[in-house]
Amino acid sequence: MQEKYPFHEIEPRWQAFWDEQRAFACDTADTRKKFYCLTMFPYPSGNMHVGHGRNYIMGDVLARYKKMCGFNVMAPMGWDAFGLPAENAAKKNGTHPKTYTYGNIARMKAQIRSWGVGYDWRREVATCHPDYYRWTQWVFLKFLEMGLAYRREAPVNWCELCTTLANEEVAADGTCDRCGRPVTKRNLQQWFFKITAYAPRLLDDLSLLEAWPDKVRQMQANWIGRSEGARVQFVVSETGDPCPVFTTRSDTIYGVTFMAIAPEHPLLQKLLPGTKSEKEVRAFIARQALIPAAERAADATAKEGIFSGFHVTNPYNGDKVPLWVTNYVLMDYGTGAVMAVPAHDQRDFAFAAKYRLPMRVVIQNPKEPLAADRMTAAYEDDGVMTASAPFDGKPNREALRAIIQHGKDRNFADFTTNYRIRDWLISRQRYWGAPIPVVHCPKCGIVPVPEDQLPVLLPDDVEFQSERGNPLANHAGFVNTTCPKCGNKAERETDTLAQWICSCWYFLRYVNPRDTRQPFDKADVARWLPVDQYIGGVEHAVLHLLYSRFVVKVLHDAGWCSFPEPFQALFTQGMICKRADDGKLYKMSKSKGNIVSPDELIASYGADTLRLYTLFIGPPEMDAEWQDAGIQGPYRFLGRLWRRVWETRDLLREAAAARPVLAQMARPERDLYRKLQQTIRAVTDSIENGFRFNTAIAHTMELMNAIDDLKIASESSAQAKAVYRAAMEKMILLLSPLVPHIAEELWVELGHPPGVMHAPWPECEEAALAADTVEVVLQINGKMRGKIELPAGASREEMEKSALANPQVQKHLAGLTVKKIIVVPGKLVNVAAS
RNA sequence: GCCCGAGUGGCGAAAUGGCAGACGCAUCGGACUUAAAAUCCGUAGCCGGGUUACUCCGGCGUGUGGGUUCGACUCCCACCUCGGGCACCA
Repeated sequence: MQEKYPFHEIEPRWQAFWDEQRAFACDTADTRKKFYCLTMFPYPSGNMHVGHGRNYIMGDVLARYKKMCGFNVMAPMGWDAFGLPAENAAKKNGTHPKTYTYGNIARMKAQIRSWGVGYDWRREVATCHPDYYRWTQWVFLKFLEMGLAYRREAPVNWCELCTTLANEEVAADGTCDRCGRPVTKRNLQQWFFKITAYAPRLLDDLSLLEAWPDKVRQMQANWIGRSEGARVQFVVSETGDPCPVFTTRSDTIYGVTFMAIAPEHPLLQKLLPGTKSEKEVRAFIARQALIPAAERAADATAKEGIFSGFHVTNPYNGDKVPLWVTNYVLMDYGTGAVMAVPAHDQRDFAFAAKYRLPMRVVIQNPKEPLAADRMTAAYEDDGVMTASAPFDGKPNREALRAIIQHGKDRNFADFTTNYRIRDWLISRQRYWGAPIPVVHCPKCGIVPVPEDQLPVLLPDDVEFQSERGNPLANHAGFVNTTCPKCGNKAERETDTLAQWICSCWYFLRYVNPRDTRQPFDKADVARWLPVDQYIGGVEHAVLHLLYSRFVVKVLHDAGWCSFPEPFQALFTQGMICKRADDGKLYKMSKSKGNIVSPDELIASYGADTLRLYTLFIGPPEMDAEWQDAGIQGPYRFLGRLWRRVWETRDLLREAAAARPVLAQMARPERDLYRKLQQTIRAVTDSIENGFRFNTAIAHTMELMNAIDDLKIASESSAQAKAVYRAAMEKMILLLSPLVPHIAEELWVELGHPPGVMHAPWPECEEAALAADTVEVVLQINGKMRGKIELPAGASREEMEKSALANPQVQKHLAGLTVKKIIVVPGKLVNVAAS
C-alpha cells in the first residue's frame, strides 16, 4: 500500500480483475432469487458526457448492491444501433453506417468500462446485427399474422430534396433539418401497427404499474387519451349518406346548428362531383393540404371553412343544418366530423361568429339567463336543459346518458369510447434499419417472407452519395426477388422498420441472446421477466415505454410472454445540466458548448470520484447542475478514506481478530459503534427508498467524521481498535457499490480475499442502536428554548418535571400561565403558555 | 386552457408534523511549510446586543397571503414565478 491514493493504478487493475473473474456474468439457471436490473440501452452516438453517466452509474450501483444482498443479478447492456446519424454520416463523408456504428460502439464500451460500470457483456446485443434484427423481423411477422400490422396511404413529411423525413428530422419551424427547405405532407403507402386496438388495455394496465413514477403514468394516460361519449348517426339530407359524429356533449345535441367536417373527409369525394360548388370547395381542400400540420394544429391558426352545398339531418329533432368543410376538424380523431353547437362550444362559437351561422341555447345558465343574440362566448358550464324536446328542465349532467339511451333505443346513437392515440407509423424510407420482411407480388399481393428465410439481410454495397431517396430502393439486387408463394418475379419491400421496433423487445432477447432458433426461450423469459428495475431518461416516458408495453401485450396474446407488463419498476433519472456561456442552464449538448467529458475527469480524479460526485450531485430523479468545483468534495473524501487506512494500517491488521463487545466499550467507542449502526440503517434506507444516493453518501461522510472524532492511536484500548476497525470495514462495504475500485483495494488491504461484491451487505445491529440517554428538546409555544439530556427510558412525568425545572424554561415562563404540556417520549417537551 | 412537478444560506442541498440549513462546495482565519500544493483545526442564514472568554442572549428567516395545530419547510385554501406533459381531440 502507498500513502497517496493511487486511483490511476488501482482502477484499471480492478477493471481487469472483474473482466477475468467474469464478475458480472449471470447464470440464468442459478436458483437464487433473481433481480433483473436494466438500464436503457443507448444509441451509439460515439461520445458520452458525464450526463449520460448518471444512468449507467445508478444502474451499476443498484446491481452491485443487490448482488451483495444475495440476489442473482442480471445486468445486461446493448446498443440501439439503427438510426439516422449513421446514415447521415455515410452521406456526408462516405463512411459506411456499419463501420460508423461499430466504431462508436467500441468507443462507448471503453468509456462505460472506464466508469467502472459492470455488465454481463456475453449478453450484449446490437439491434443492427443480423442475428438480432432477424428476430425483430420475426416480431413484425407476428404482428402481420395477427392482423396488427397493415399498410395504408398516409401523409408523411416530405422535403423536395431529401424526400421523406421522420418526425425527428423536421425542425420546430416546419423546415427540413438537413437542407432547410419547407416540409409538407405527402400521401404515401406506409406501414402501421394497430396500437389503437390495445388502447384500453394500455390505459387500464397502468394501474398495475405501482412502482412507476406517477408522472410517467399520467403522461401515458394523457397520450392515450380516453374520452367517453356517444356516436350519433347524422345523415346527409340530400343523398341519405351516413355522416356519423363522436361527441362527449350529447346534452347539447338539440343545439346543433351546423355540421363541421375535415377537408380530408372521404364523404366529400363522394358528394362533390358534379355539384356547382365543387370547384370552389376542392380549391379550399387543396389549400388546406399544403399547410404544414404543425401550423394547422396551432391554436393561433384562424378557423376557416366553406359551405359544401349539402345539409345533414339531426336524428334527434329532424333539423336540417348546413354541412361545412372546416380546417379545425381533425380527420384522424373520432369520425372526422363534428356536430357544431356554437352556443356551448367555444371553437364552434368562433366559427359561427365569423361566418354568421345561427346559434341556439339548449343549456340555461341558472345564474344569468342566456340569449343567443347577446352571447360573446360559448357557455360551456353546467345548467338546465332547454329547447331540447323531451329533456327540458333536467340538469344537463343527468341528461348526458339519457339522451344517448334515447338515441340507442331508436337506433341512431350509441355509447362509445374514443381514444386520442393514433396507430403507430412504423415504416421509414431509410437504409439503416431492419428491412420489413415482405415481398410485393403482382399476383399474390403482399406476401410475408417465410420465417425460415429470415433475416432479410441489408445489402452492404449500396450508394449513399445520391441525395435522393432510400438507397435500398435503388439496389436492384435487393429489390428483385421471387414471390415466396407463387415463385414468379416480385419486388421486396424497401421500407425499413423504425428503430423503435428494435428497442421495444430487446429486454426479452437479453435472456437468450444467442438463441438461433427462436427470439427467446419462453420458460427462461417467464422466469426472468418482468424486469425488476428499469432505469432511464424521462424523455422515453411515452414513446419507448408505451411501445414496449404494447409489444409485450401482443406477444402475451400470441402466447410468447406469460406476463402483461415488461417493467415491474421504473426509475427515471433527471438530466445533468450546466451553465452555458450565456449564464443559463441547459442540458449538456454540443451546440450549447456545455459538455463535460468523463475522460479527462477520470484521468485527473479517477472513476470512483466521478461516480461519487455524479451520485452526490442531488436527488436522482431531479435535474441537477454540474459544477466543476463540486467534484473536489468527493475527491477529498476518497483521499481521506484512503489516508486513514494508510495511517492506521498496522492497527487495522492488529484488530482483525478482535470483535466489538458492547459491554466492554467506553463511551466514545460506544457512540461510534452506535453511529455505525445508524449509518448502516440510513444508507440501506436511502438506497431502498428512491435510490437517494445523495443522502446515502452524506451519511457515510458523517460516519467518516465520527470515526475521526474517535482519534484512534496505537495506544488506544483493544475495544477502541475493534470498533474502529468495524467502522472502517463496514463503511467500505457500504461504499463499495458506489466506489467499487477503491473499495476493492481497501477490502484486500483489510486482509479479505478480493471480490468485495461477494461480501454480504452489512446489517444493522438493533441492540447497539439503542442509546442510554436521549437529548430532549424543550419548547415554549413551539419555540426551541433549550435541550436536556435524560435517561433513554424516561417517563412522560419525568420528562415534564425535568423540563419545568430547567432554568431556561423557567426564565421564559416567568409571568406566563401554563395551559398545556405536550410530551413526545424520548424527543420533546412543548409547554403552551400565555 | 387542462394536468403534473419545483421554489429553503453565496452555491448544490438535508429535514415529510417536533432543534431549519445535516452533508458537501465556495469564503475567511489559523497550524504545518523557506514557499506553494496537499493535509489538519476553526469560521460559516440575516439583523441587533452581550462577554476576558464560551456550548451567551434577543429578533427575523424555507416564493407570497391566509388557515389548521401545543407546534408547519412539511398538511389545507388562494396566488406568484420557473420547468415538464397534453392541447382546435369535438
